[in-house]
Amino acid sequence: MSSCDQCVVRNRAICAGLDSEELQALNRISHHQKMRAGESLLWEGENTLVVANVIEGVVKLTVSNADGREQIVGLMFSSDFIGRPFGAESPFNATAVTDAQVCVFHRSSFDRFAAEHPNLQQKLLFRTLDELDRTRRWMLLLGRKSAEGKMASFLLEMTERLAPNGCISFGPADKFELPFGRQQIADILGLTIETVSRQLTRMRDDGLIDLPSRREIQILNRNALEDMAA
Amino acid sequence: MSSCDQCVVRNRAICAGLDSEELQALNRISHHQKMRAGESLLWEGENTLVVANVIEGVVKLTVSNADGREQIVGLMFSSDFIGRPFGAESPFNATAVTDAQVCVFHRSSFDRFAAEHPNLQQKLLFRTLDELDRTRRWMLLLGRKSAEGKMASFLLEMTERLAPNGCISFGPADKFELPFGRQQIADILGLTIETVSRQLTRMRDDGLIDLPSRREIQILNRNALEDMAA
DNA sequence: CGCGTCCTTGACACATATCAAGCCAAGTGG
DNA sequence: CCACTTGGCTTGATATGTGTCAAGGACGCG
Repeated sequence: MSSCDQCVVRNRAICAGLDSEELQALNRISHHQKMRAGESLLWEGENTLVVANVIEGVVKLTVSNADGREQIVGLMFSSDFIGRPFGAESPFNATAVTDAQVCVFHRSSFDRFAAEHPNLQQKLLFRTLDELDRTRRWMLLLGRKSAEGKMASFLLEMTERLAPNGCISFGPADKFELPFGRQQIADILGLTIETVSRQLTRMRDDGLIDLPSRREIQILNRNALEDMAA
Repeated sequence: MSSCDQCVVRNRAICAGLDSEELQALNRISHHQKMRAGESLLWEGENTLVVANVIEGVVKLTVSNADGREQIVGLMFSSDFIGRPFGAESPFNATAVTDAQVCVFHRSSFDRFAAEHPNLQQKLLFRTLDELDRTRRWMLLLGRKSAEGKMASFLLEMTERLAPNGCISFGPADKFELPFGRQQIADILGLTIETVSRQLTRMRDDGLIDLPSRREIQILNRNALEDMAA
């Protein structure tokens, strides 16, 4: 049984700033859960039974077309909040991209708890507003950028979100390991796997990046990438 | 000087459900304002000085690329809430698409008021969650649908959001007047104006819709459109 | 070593952008 | 009342970026 006191995301997740009494109450309705890469926590259109904090690993939120094509609509990292409180039907799938660990709450209990704790509700509001901002910036990318611009934007965003050990404070890292395969990058950018592959190799040939292995990226010319991202 | 009591969106906007004391306090920090089509209320990257409720008309939220291409990231109708509370920098432009009337709050006053009224904050949270859902569904459209699918989805969404007199309860209307020109439809769907025009004329030639005038749309075969929207 | 999975590369097709003209409706001024 | 202008829309010809289909290569794992 895990206690919130020892939780590694204690000071960054929505739990931050709650007093110890509130924290105990939250602790009672939560439990930690491991997820293997590929496992899902929520399904599009199904009843949302749980909400959760990501403790470790990466979780993707996706929606699908009738013909099975998938679009990733959100990426959740350590300390991010997953799920749709105050609404029965989940608008997306939530699936682990890497092995992951999450802190799960029954939704109805969580909703009740949140309704009674304005403090927590405010944190939830701030997070939702931030997520909405990020999502809208992504719309510009999907609607108006070329494949090249999409790739460049993606790489730059990853340098920020994947700083070593999930710690933001070190600033962007020029070398990092992607938690995604090529197909998932394609699903994030609204491209095909082939286009993603071609863009990456072209960037390598042009000396903008290096690809030490399938999953590793090294930024060699950040300025040029920023120009491409436009 | 307008009073909240007589406001037409009184029961649908975030003000709904506030007690009369709260309403009076809100009334003191708000004022109604007319906007001509094309006028802006917020500018991307600038300080957010105000937030607002839309009373009448349509307001678009946009972000722009370095090269000036524009993407519409949100459409706000009667009773919708505009602006970014709790954050200094506006992530988008807010511009009237039609002549419009809005109920404006100074942001700092509004933030303070909201922080002290969990009731209002909860309404804000619900709205933000709904808007995030809508935005994510739009990402699927931008990333994974063809021009044809985008147009069909757009028309269907408009039949819902533009029911006569802004009243949702009558259900979708098969005939409606668009508040947008062709270029703005293109900016919503991530297409060019020519592609929008061609898709519309093709739908007309195929008997799916009628175009009595530039701004009017009549749905003739809703099922076929739903299939195209996939 | 062999198998499977993921990735890369190539040839080609096709949807959509781009460039360019012309059309239509509404407004303006003679 | 009729030319003339104007702005938004449509239509056509062509270019191009990205998707599609197909094959081959690299890496990891039993």
